[in-house]
Amino acid sequence: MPELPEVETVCKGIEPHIVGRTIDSVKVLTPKLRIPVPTAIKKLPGAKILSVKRKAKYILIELSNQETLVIHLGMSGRLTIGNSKDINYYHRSKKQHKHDHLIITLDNGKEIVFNDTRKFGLVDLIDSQSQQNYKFFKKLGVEPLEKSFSKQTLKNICKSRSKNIKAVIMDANLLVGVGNIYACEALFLAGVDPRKEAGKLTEEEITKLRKSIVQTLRKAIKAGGSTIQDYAKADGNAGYFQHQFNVYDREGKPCKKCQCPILRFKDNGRSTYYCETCQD
DNA sequence: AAGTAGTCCTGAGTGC
DNA sequence: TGCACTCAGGACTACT
Repeated sequence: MPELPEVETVCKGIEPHIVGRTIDSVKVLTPKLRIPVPTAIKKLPGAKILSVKRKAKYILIELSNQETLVIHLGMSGRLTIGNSKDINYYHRSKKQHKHDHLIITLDNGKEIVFNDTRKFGLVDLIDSQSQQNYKFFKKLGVEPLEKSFSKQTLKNICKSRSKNIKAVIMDANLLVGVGNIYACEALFLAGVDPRKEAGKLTEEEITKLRKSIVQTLRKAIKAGGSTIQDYAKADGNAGYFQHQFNVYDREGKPCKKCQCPILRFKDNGRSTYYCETCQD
């Protein structure tokens, strides 16, 4: 389940393989994902890849034809680089190929493969110049890894909000990139109760939480992105951060700080894991 | 404006 | 072994 660190890792992972290359062919295997894959995508052969960037959890592949390919991995999406000369890649099992939705072949024979079991992902093509006006970018909140994510910014986000703090930091219209896993982890690290009303956080809690969000995300990026089961690094190898969670998916297991059992409750259909003793 | 519920999808896990 | 059911989850839309 890709969150910001995973998306960042994918971008960094594919960048050296694709920047500077020219698109040879585009194969759309599944025309209907979260939104229909634009038909104009078939006109991309001949375009050169200029850069790979991340915006929130979106992957932006900027092309020489003034267009940008936008990819969101949704819940279960992967973006892998396959090499037509690599026997192991071509001998992937049928099961592994089953949810390939888009294959972009480059002039060096490498393939960018978008695979997404649950089809929550998105592939779109937008005008590079008017990116800011793209419907999915208009309402995006603050980037947690940019300087603009100051203590004051988080304070403003929380100010007079009655929703619980976890729901607030997970709201992409307020703060981007923090999904369920890292929200749980960051709140644990900050010692803040996930159920607490956002508007009632103290100065100290805001300070700690801002720091722990940044720390949690940076640590995960450094580790190459975390994984439960859906995520694989851009080169197709499984990620390796999954066993380092303090609270996520650890219901009933002892808290790593105080040994009390980790608790779980459901909030808006999302599981929230926390330690009652360490987070109050 | 802010908050909440429903929706999309498929594989894994669980209970009988 | 197999069937039926529940769950996971980002982020949208539609509703209160």
